[in-house]
Amino acid sequence: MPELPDVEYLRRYAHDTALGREIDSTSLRDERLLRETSRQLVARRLKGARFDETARHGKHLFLTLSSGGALMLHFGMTGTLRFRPDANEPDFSQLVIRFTDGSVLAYVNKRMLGRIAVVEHVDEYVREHELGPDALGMSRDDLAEVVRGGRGAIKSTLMNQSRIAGLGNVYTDEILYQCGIDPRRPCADVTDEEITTLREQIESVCITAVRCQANPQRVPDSWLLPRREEGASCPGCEGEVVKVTVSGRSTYLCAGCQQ
DNA sequence: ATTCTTGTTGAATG
DNA sequence: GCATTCAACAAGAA
Repeated sequence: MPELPDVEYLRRYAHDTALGREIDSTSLRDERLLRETSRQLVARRLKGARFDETARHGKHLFLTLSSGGALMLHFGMTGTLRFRPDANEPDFSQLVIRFTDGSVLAYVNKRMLGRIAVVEHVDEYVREHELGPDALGMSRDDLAEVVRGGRGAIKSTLMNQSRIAGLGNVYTDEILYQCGIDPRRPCADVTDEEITTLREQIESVCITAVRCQANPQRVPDSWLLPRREEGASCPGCEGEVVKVTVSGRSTYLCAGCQQ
């Protein structure tokens, strides 16, 4: 689930809970989550440091270290963070960060799809991993460049992290639903007016979702998000939600509302 | 038991 | 050479 709104929520969560505490020790359950960092480096770089800032780019979260560099967390499909004032470690904790005051921040992930790394510079990481501009805060011209540069379906282009970072399967469907655009339409068919609407809805959907704590149950009634199943009633008309496949991903839409 | 899945990657394809 | 699509990945849920 962790797309831009989820990760932004986790960023604020980490900001409000974990900043300023001295790190006593860490334990990493499974090295498969590491790519460019060794187990030893994680332990060595975190011990004795404090997290002093948080940053997010797309679906990547960065907790910057007072000693330099940052801890990068990517949540895959099932990852999340849990802060515990006591030392209780949640199930499926893949990385446990113990602070000297007895509290704990845990990176929890049931599956092994996810990434943990220690990075030297956030912008360097973003460049090396070819992440496009963050979906929040793009100008209309930036977005027009993305859409005009896309060859396939509009949904595929919006989900391409190297063009625009942060949108995943669920929120891309929501944004296109709010725009009245069929996700299967080729980028070339998207009009200038629709690009303007698209930019507004990317902002609006993401900001609203963060405000709802990225919780599907708190989202506005006018959203498709809680009705991602075949035959569900469309919140905007009398029609039914249908499921199709767009570049291999399950896609939900209302054919009546989306042209 | 089998199929499905919210993300990314590298190979295959156009 | 480039952009796009697909299978693979992991493992729980339906």
